[in-house]
Amino acid sequence: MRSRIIRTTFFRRDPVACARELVGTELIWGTCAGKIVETEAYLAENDEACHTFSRPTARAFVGRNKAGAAYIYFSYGAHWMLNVLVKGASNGFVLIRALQPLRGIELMKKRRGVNDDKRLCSGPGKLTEAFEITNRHHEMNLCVDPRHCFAHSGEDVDVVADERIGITRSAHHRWRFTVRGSKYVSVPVRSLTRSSIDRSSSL
DNA sequence: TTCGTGATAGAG
DNA sequence: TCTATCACGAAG
Repeated sequence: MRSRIIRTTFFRRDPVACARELVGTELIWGTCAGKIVETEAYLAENDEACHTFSRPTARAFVGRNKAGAAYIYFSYGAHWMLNVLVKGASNGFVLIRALQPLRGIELMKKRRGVNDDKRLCSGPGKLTEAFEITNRHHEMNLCVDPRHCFAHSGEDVDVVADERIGITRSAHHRWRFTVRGSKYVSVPVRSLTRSSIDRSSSL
């Protein structure tokens, strides 16, 4: 059987395209796995929300690592965030924001102290807790070890683009991608309100 | 809506 | 040393 593991070449493209296409694939981590239902793209250049904008360590990380490396950082004194390094025509990261749990669900419930499947991995800090992802995985190559990798699912998904959330700078880019209608996302996609129509049409 | 939490970076 | 700033989540 042909391996479903997503190889390095996948991450040698535009980070925004990568973020969109990672939606619907699987994240495999030890005995746990989940379908990626939400991602966000961050660009290493001209994107004030990206860590490379204000963190020398992030810029060094990009220079030092290959596409497909894990960029993991600690946020708000409580949560680990999982990103993948993308190095194509432009460099950047894809933040993994939410998963639909597929395997290892009992273990996830135990780690999270939560019973509702929909709340196990519905946020970037939640999924790292459910999968026990920490800084010990920082800089790990996610394209070689079948126990820590992304995998093609063969499933066709309907992807929606929307504005990134939880940031203040460069917030207008529609670089958040979700599975249309998924109940496993962190925050529901904004409905097309009057103000959002006005804003997108005035871009 | 508010608040805890700690790493990081830049200013003084 | 001090301070601001978070790509968050849970409780209220």
